[in-house]
Amino acid sequence: MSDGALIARVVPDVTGLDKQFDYLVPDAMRSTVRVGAVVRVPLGPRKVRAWVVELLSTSDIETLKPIVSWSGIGPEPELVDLAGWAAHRWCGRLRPFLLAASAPTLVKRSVVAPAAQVLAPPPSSLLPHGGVLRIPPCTDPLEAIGPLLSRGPLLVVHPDAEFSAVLAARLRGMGRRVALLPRDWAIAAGGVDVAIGPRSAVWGPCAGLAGIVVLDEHDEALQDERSPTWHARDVALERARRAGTPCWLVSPTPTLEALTWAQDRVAAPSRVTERNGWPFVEVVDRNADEQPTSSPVTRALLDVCRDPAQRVVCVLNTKGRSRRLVCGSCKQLVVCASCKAGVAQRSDGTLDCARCGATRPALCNTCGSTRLVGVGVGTARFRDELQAALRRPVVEITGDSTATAVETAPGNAVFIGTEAVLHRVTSASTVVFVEFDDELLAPRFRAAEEALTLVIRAARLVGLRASGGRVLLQTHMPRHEVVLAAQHADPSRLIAPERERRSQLRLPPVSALASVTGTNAAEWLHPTPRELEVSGPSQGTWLVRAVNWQVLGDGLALLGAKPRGVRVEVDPHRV
DNA sequence: CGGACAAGCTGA
DNA sequence: CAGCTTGTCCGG
Repeated sequence: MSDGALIARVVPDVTGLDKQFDYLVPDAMRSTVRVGAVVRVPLGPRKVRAWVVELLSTSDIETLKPIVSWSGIGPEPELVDLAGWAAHRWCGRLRPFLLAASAPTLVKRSVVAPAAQVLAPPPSSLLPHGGVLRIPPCTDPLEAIGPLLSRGPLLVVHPDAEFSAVLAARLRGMGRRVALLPRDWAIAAGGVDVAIGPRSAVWGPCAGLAGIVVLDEHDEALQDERSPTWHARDVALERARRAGTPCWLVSPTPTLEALTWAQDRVAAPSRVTERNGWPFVEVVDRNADEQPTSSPVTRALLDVCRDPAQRVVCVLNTKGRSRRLVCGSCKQLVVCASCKAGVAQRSDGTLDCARCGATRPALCNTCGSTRLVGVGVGTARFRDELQAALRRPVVEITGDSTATAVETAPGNAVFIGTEAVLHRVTSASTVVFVEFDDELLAPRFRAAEEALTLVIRAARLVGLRASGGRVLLQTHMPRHEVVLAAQHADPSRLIAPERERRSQLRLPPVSALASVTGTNAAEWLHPTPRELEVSGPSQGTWLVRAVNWQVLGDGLALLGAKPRGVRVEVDPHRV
């Protein structure tokens, strides 16, 4: 090897190939082949795209092939490092992260946007070192982040791509230099006031980064559902930490993860301001029914639907109805004694908790009666029942209904559907959660947060209480903290009980969790490093727990490369 | 991943 | 034993 040879370690852009290769950097490419650069390299019989992840002056192998060509600029070296951190954190490969951090099409050089004439807003003293910003659901997010713009280039992440585009256009209208990611990757790399985009934008370039904002931090769309299941919030926090810039997490109902990170750096509106930023939430206490199994078509529901001035949307989750048991004597809902999730009755009569796995005899929690009644109806029966009681049309919107199904429906129609209906219908004055208990009792450990997220989605559809926005929650558990939080427009009511629940069950953010599935899962997990605690399998899934993410990542790394039949989901959504 | 090559199966 | 499928390994 000649003295002074430059060697590039690269990650090929090839699915399923989790290896790095060394190549010689031809002298003519020394100025362009930098860490992060996109190059073409010979790999076996073919030539493939690859990212340079490291530059070395020596390599063990004497027979290196040279890089074929430089293709374009890629992520900054700091983002290549961040990709390495994320691959470790979510037990995944480097490629998906490098892909997210790269331009959608080849970029030869960054574009410098012309300076804009803007009046800088007064510097904000709001959470100068970052933190959690709680804002009511019907508040304009730009109002919240506007004051932060004076600090310099901001990277803004929103769970929804379409909404990001709307925010980008509005910021442009306010005279800001804006890059909408991933489309304007080259412009963001050149320097703008705001680089904004969906989940993947957290990997986007932002020259002179002065802060990161994550909007709607509670939204599960911020987490990739495919493996590696990275979460934009956590990437934002780590990126900001490494860059030494503040990070703000904005949400009407910040997650426990966000609050745990922020500690005392939480800004919440006054009680009055927060209340005014919510619709009116009415709780329909179904314990007042004569019969525990009586129809979900309640008096209150009919009253709303019979008011011709109301544009009504009914949400009914058809799934999970077997998990709802009501005591035949005292009419109380039967729930898991240890974790308060809904329970299902097995054929042998015992009660199973799908969330924490506890099993117990079929007895009412409250009065000890053995007479338990399963309740719940599907959308079809509900539709028929509601239609029979109403003079106006009842239109069911299903997962595969098209947008025209909503548009062509009669103007006075009552819409019903699963939670997807909240995305399909564009305007409503009242949203009714017909079986809100289905949400509260869902066998997922984030069920409570997710139930409140649904109310927030509904809140944004119906609007402020001052303009007539209304949400109806039909429940057997009117004292449940989610119900109370919604009713009082005070999501903070959820925090203490939720933290207590997570703590008791040792679920995130109290611990770090991963699920492992696949035919070779058991083999891969054995022998288990002492810092990992493995439980299961339950329905073919092993749960791996550690005290924190660092320890979990290190522990999983000790198990070595994942063989074919092993799938790891770090911070799994369903547990 | 995709090609190379080896080992196993089939039909005449 | 050619011709084809299936599996495993390797690439710098």
